[in-house]
Amino acid sequence: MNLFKYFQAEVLSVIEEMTVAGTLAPELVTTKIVAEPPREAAHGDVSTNAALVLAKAAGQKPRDLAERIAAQLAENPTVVSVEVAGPGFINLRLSDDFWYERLAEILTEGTAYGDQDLGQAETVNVEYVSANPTGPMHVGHGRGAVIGDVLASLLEKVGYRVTREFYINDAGAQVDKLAQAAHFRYCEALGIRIGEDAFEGSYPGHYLKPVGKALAEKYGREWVDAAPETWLPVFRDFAIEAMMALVTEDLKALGVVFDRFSSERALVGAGGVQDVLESLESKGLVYEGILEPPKGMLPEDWEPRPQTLFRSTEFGDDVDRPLKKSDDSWTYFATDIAYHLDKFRRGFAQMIDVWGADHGGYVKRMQAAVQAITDGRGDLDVKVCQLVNLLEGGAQIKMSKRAGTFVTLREVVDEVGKDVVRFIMLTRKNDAPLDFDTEKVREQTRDNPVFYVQYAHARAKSVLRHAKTEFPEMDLAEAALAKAAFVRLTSPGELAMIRKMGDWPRQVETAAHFHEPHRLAFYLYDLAGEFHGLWNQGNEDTVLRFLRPDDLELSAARMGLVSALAIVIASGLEVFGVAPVEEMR
RNA sequence: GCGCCCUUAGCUCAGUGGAUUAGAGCAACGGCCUUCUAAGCCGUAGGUCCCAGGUUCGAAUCCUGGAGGGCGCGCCA
Repeated sequence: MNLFKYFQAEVLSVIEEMTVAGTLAPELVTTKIVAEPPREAAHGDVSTNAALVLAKAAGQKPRDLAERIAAQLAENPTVVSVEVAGPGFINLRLSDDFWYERLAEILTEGTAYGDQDLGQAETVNVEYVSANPTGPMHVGHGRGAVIGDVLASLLEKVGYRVTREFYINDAGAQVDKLAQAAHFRYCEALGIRIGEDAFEGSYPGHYLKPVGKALAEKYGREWVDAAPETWLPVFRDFAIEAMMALVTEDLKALGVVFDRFSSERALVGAGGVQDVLESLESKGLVYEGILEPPKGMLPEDWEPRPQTLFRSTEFGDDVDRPLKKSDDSWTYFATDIAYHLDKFRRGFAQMIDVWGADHGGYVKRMQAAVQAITDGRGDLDVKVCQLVNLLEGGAQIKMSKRAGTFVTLREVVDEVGKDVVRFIMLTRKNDAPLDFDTEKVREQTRDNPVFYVQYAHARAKSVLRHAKTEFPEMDLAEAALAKAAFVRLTSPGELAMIRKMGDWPRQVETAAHFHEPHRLAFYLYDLAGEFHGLWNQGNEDTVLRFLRPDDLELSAARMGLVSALAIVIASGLEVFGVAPVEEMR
């Protein structure tokens, strides 16, 4: 249960009762009333701002109103004390029994603890990575991949039906350049000398060499002297397929898999863009016009020219946006509108796109387009990911494609492991730059959050293994531990950790609501710290050790606590797609 | 020039649909190993929440203006 949501409901029902009884003005706005953990633990377990929110409209002094609400809340059997503090906060303290029940709840539910039904089986489409299929993934792609994948898992945890989708940008000029580069490598494989200069403005990476070789084996010299327009489609399709195989393999190594791949080329071929243009035209949102050049940075070859424009300014964008290039082909924007309409028609009113930082300026127009094509029924949230700075021992790794010092995602994953990459990618807000130090993530110190959280889980498992030898008669099954004598858990540290674990469902809800999985990384780090602290209290005072050879009942209760800790961490890591470890090596 | 994002302790960062005394780690300083793993733990010190106004009973959080940094700005995706 999300206990804060429960108490919010309790507060609202008290207010409802007071309204019915005529002791509170009717029709007050209660939407801003919250129940949350107070910043200071000394203030209690649950705090509500109800009196502060209502006071003015109710025509009462905040503290007076707080006293009246507090008196009602005190009736709740789980509430042991209520006090009005500060300007009119109501602070509740809950009974130890309530917290012991949370422990039993965790042990009973296992890693499903924290699951909720906010989504009520509504569908959500999460689109991420969506790169040009022109080469290997870099570390920045990895960040978007992890954020998208984990966001999808998080939404599933709170009851949404999620589709993980990859949009293949296989139309346009970039894949033609890819085909050109593949043709060079093909000629090269046939013994024709190609200078590296030939790849200028194209794809010089060596990863196309096997593609050229495969093409040479398949076609022999058939396409060497043929006109480009004859071999281009053949080489393009072949290279795209090879690159997508590369990309999906890189992503699989990172533990990222998709439910669906959508091809831009297929969408255009099926007339999807023409459809969406007609749809926008019928709404009067398309016109031929001339855009002003951007002020302060006139492109060199700027010349005013009439274009087919979408009235995105009607939906909050800054200028109207072109749908066609001068050669009459679609802009990327036009096909992307068609793609989002396709998603909407497939049943996704809620869409989330994960983009790189360089697409930040594109958000408004896409949201405008989604409003237009769905008549306001669709919703698009865009998570823009800032850059990843790859470091080694504090020094920036200089990367250059030309110099061949480019570090790929796959290299990093192979070097430090997918679990480490996944976790690190979640240790910053998506819109803040992220430092990824390949040396630091292998350190086994508190400085390294991956280690620190994993170590807490391993430590818990270690204690449970010791319990098995220390108390052969103890039933360590979670169902059995759920019935342990938790009343024996009385130290402040133990109770603090139970409270922290009790906050997990709320953390999950908040992270899901704001589409911010990084919040869970910080929570897990905090919880791990709480546990490491508790562990060490046993070093200073043997009475506080988890295992007390002379006290089976107390030891069993503490095994329940330790087991619950392992469950909550595992529950979080499960969302992250990171395997919890049994021991550190 | 315009748009979006960012600015919180010496450093790296949490926290912002307003609310009780602004948090964590690192670094600094002082403690803790015959032990369930000291790969760690405890404590001390450290802040004009970029600046200036405004809204409010109350602002790191909302609004306006400004400063500094990042990304982007018709026919790349």
